[in-house]
Amino acid sequence: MSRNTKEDVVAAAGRLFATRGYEGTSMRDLGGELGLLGSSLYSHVGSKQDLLVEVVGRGAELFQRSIDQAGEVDGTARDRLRSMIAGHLDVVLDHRDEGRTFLNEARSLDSEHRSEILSARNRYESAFRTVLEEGTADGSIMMDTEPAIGAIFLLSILNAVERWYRDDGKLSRADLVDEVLEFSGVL
Amino acid sequence: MSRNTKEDVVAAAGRLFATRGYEGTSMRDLGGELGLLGSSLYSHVGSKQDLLVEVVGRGAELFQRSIDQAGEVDGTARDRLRSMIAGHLDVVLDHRDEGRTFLNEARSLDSEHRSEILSARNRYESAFRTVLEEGTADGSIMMDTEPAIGAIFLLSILNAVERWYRDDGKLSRADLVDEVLEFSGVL
DNA sequence: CCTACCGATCGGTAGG
DNA sequence: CCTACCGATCGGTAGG
Repeated sequence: MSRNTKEDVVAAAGRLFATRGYEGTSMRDLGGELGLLGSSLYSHVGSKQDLLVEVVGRGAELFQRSIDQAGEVDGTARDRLRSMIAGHLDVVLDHRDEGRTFLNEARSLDSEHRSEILSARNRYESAFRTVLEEGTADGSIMMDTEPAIGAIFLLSILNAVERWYRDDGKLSRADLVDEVLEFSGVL
Repeated sequence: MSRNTKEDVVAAAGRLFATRGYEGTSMRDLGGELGLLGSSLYSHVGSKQDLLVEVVGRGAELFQRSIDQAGEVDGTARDRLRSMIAGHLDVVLDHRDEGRTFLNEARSLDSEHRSEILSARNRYESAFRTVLEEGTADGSIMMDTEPAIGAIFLLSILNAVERWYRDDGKLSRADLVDEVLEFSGVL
């Protein structure tokens, strides 16, 4: 049993924030998770709010990186959309704690960070909207729904995946991507 | 300024639970919302948890009633699906507080009520799955996604509607129902 | 519905 | 990372 690092603290915070919520997690809970007292956490972090900022920020960064990578995919808009969907699923399934905290606990952020996160979410959504527009233009995507609504519907599906999908089930992630594309009329 | 009724208390609780979360709402907050002290609430309600049970229970009842009504619609499975979607949107948009609390705050329920609510949600989802199966059988619904996944995708979209849809926008509710049906390949 | 509380718990600090 | 705290706030009760 060596000492905990700040990494350990942030990871445990993500776990608790994701499962019990920010308000439902006390610093003593978090300390208990790491085998130390609540007050000992303050040698790693300035405040509980700082921890939330850190966890949500990591979520934001993961989504951002995912979409940046998808943007570099060459091919049709449909290829990029597929890559965006696969990337989103990977973030949400491989980084459940940060993803869930990013998606669900933003309301507990101070107003400054909260509006940053809302902007990040808007930019992310607009990237989906844009790729749907491009797909309509280059003929690679035939969606009967307009891009603004289609982007919202897609993200609604993708954000909820974490709640029901299990990697050890019958459906592989690659198949899940296809199911999403097929459902939304792209495939 | 007459006295508050229990109705007022439950309604205000729904408002606060939906916006700040159960853990983020104190009995003093709730009292303040009604112009009285936190301790005064205990003449209307036994505990804070009772209030959550009440609000979530109302959400459950609204969804249940909606799906029961849709089940009585005669016509094809597609007609019933349309009615289920429209009903869901009405619940989620006309009773935002109860709907959001039902969907988001179940984790704060004691385990007994929580498992009741999870069962109710499963039954609700299976009603969607069933209508998709019937629609495939009677030929009124052509969905390329299998019913189990289609039901999840549909509900993911419908549950998220409350987060972005405004009644005073360009899109009417009836059009929204069509958009959902079209997106999912039913129309 | 208020007054006047209760013990428990909260986020956080000082000092080591 | 612990000891030993701090003031504030929590859900809730007794009695009117």
